[in-house]
Amino acid sequence: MPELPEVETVRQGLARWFVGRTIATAEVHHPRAIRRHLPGEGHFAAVLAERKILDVRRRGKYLWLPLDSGDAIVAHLGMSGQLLCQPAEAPDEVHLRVRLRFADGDPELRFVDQRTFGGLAVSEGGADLPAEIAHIARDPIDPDFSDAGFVAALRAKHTEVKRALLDQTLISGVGNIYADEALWRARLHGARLTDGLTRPAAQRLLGYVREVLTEAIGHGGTSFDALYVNVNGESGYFDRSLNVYGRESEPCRRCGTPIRREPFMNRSSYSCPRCQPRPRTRG
DNA sequence: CCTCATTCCTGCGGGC
DNA sequence: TGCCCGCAGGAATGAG
Repeated sequence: MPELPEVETVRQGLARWFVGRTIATAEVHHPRAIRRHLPGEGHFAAVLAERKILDVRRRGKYLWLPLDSGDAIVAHLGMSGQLLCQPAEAPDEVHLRVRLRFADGDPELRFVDQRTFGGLAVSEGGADLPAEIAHIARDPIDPDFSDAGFVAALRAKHTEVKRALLDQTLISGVGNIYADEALWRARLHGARLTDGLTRPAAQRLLGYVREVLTEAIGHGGTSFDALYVNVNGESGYFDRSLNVYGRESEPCRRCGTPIRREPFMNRSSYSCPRCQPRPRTRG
């Protein structure tokens, strides 16, 4: 499940293989993959032809590729999206959605996405920061992220702390896996209320979020199967370092208490019943 | 303005 | 053996 560390790993791979190269053609194999590009397939292909990729940038889980036209390709991997660096002779993947061929030949860039939650779009004039993702907050790895601003905004909200961590307009890049891991490190249950956190507690939590994301980047991200891979099709190995996510009934690595799984927003939350007691009031 | 439930999608695996 | 159903989940959307 691509969260910030996985997307950052992909960004680094894309930068290595595609910066400075000129797109020859763009092929759309599935319309849903560019549903956020409102002008449609023909326009998508037309504005990308003969454009040079200048950089690969990231905010949270979004990537964008500034072009020499001043536009940018915006990409989100969703649940199962992959951006792959492939030789032209490699057989098409079953879920190949978009292919970019380059003027200088191999390798080509393929967007492959089984569940089609992800997609690509061209942002007009979006090279600096696409307007489509301007509402996404900076992520905690961004040097311009404001710790004090985050702490204040978090405590100003009236919601559960895990919901807040998943709110990409408050802090970006955190998904279900890293939210659970950061809350475990902070010894906080995700149902704790944001306006009940002290300033130091909020700052500590942010520190753990940043810590777990940074460690995961160092491991090339997390993967449970072959669905998430870097541009070379390789899986990360941070999953070996997870302390709670996916570890229901296994012993907490701090206290040995079996990890519990609870329903949360049509998915699951994992936590230690002893290290992270449920708040007394409210769900 | 704010919070929160719903919806999109497909493959896998458990249960019967 | 094969079918059905639950589950995985990021973010846009609309309801309240």
